[in-house]
Amino acid sequence: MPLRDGTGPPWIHGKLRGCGHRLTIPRQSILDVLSKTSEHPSAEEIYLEVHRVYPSIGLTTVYRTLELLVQNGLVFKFDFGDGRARYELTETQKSIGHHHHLVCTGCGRIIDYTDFINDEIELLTRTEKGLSKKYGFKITNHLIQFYGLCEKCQAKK
Amino acid sequence: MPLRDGTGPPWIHGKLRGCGHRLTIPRQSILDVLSKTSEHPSAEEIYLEVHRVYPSIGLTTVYRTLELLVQNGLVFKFDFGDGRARYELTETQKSIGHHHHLVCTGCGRIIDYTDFINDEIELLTRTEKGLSKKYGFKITNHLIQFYGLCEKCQAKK
DNA sequence: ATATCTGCAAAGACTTTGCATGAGA
DNA sequence: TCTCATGCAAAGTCTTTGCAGATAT
Repeated sequence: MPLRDGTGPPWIHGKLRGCGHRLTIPRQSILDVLSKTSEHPSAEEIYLEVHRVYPSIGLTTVYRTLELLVQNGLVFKFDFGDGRARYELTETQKSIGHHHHLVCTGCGRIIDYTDFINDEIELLTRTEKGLSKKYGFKITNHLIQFYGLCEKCQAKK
Repeated sequence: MPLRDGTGPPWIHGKLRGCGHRLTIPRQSILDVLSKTSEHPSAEEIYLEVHRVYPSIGLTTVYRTLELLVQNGLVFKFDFGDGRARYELTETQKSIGHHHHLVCTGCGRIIDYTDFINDEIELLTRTEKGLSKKYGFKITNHLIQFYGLCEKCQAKK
């Protein structure tokens, strides 16, 4: 099987290899899909995309790879309330840095926003520090999501 | 079947009735369980608890009731990453008002914290306003969670 | 009285596991 | 070479649905 044309995310390679994991075609391919989308694909959506290029790659491998990537901090796993997990690279070329999600509870549309992020970061940093001290937690991550109805869904009602 | 001894959450009744829903024993019983716990029980945990008092109440009804309560804003539904939904009354006698969650990714322990809430609320209000204006969303809810390792799980490593 | 609610059983949806084969370093 | 990774099929878990009988108002 030929390697893809080098458009994948090279910064990943070392990260995986460094943890003693092999860099296989399925893994590269899955990372490739993730690095090229601005959506928040589910395991099955990733599978379908990967499958178009390498039909031999199975859904199981996608699940296993995503789990691996999450464990190694390369990918975030989200729950937007539609019954399936959704995934996103932790580092994206496009939106370098932090963003949070705005979820429409009507149609499931998800908007990444980076507005107000600076204020949020500032507060989060402070809160993390405080929580660490008070509860003895070593905080590794946080999640902020807003829920509501997008314009279209408001109109429908 | 006798009604429970009046220790349930009477403030709920009107809310449900007002929306045209009947106030049945299973519903009261489920609300009762929710109002008496400070945990974040899953559907099955609620079922087990309810089942001890009314063995005839089934798991299906618990799911259906929880869905109803979530739809009517009486209950929040959370995902803490352990593969099952967890539920919490929106109004609790004990912790009146807002709180967020601190989740241990090692053992799944969840801590409700109310520290720093004032700052958070202030920021959230501002952010909600801004997001509404920019994206046309009618924001109804938000979610903030911190993830990390609790002291015990840090020690294990 | 009657529209709503419930319980059971079965199905559905997403995800994980077992095991033999195949592939990276 | 030899451990790690993969694919398939099957199983596992949580949740939803269909339908006949029961219940609240």
